[in-house]
Amino acid sequence: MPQLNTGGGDDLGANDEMISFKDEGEQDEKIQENAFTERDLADLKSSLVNESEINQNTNAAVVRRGHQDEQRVYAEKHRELLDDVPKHQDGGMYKTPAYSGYPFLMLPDPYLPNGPVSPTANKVSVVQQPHGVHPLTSLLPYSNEHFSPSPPHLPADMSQKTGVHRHQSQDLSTFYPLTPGGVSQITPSMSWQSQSVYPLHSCGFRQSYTSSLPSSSSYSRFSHSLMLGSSGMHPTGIPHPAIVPPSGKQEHDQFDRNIKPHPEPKRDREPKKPVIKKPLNAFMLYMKEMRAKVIAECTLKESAAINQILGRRWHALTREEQAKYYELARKERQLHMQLYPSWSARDNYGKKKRRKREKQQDSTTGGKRNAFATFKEDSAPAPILPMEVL
DNA sequence: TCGCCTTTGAAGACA
DNA sequence: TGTCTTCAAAGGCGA
Repeated sequence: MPQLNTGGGDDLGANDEMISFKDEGEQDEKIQENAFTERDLADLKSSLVNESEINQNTNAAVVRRGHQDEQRVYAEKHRELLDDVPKHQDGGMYKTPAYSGYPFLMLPDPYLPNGPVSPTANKVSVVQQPHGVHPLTSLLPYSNEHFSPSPPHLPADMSQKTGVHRHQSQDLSTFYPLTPGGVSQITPSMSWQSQSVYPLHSCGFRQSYTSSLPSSSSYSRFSHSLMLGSSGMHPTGIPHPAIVPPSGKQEHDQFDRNIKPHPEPKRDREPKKPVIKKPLNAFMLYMKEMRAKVIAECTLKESAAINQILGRRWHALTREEQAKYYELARKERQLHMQLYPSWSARDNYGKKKRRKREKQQDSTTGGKRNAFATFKEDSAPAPILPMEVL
């Protein structure tokens, strides 16, 4: 598991993100990626025998056309902001043109050596974006149309909020002293494999993307009700996507409802105590971003199968690509901690029905279901491990 | 209507 | 300290 060792003892940046990998050169990674590509092509050829190529291409084309206009509008509106977006140089799926239609509203990064380090700077990161965009989603190539407009109304001083502070959030600038050198240590495990319960074909590996295909799946975390409704309002008055109705499944936002209108659920009428969800980790952020692409490419809808594909792609990412999501996840946690200082992951324990223990034991040989166990089982090279920072 | 599936990572619980 | 468990997203599917 990627861990970050800040040496400072704080939790947020204490044990995540920083990864130690095999000392693989970029050249090796490129070769590996080329191998994936070649295998993709081979798999794709074979898979096309069984799958409806026409449907796949047609569906993808239809979806792309459906979002072209929207993306073009945002491209014009926020083109100047793109300069601040971290650009990937591998020429893969993260080429900037692929997300040219998305707004990037870079926030001051308190972690960067030259970034703002004052508490004020930290507060900036939680300010609601003009279009109701989650402050952190602005760092991701999420489509702005995912989110409903919402006036910025965050308190100027987050530290004044009530609640028990889990950590010294006032000095978050000291968290995650991630450096470019540290990021460079992050590398994917190229030999990651897993047996797929779901049939996986070429979609299981990375491919080049020429367009971003936002879908409703990307919006749910920022549901309309959360952005505008009182049920999704933090006691401080801060709307945050982590606050969701306790009904379980998150509701689609306004944008999504415009696509697939449906009547208001009955449960909306009954005000219930909102549930603060866990902040998304790096892989979850990656899934939210890439799910639509996988769905469009593979014409899959089952999340279980999609997640398998995304898991394989995740391991195929370069260290820089993964580092981007680790960074975003770190900021997600930081923001979450600032917004809900008294929240604990324990609060949501028991929200979901616990799986039967015997079932988990059957699914995993060692009983531990995580990346580290997977790596060990597969005799893979060094897994993602804590990386010393500075 | 609810839980399962499936993935990785973070965090809490426990021995 | 190490191991294990739970939850986070997502949508189809079965009970």
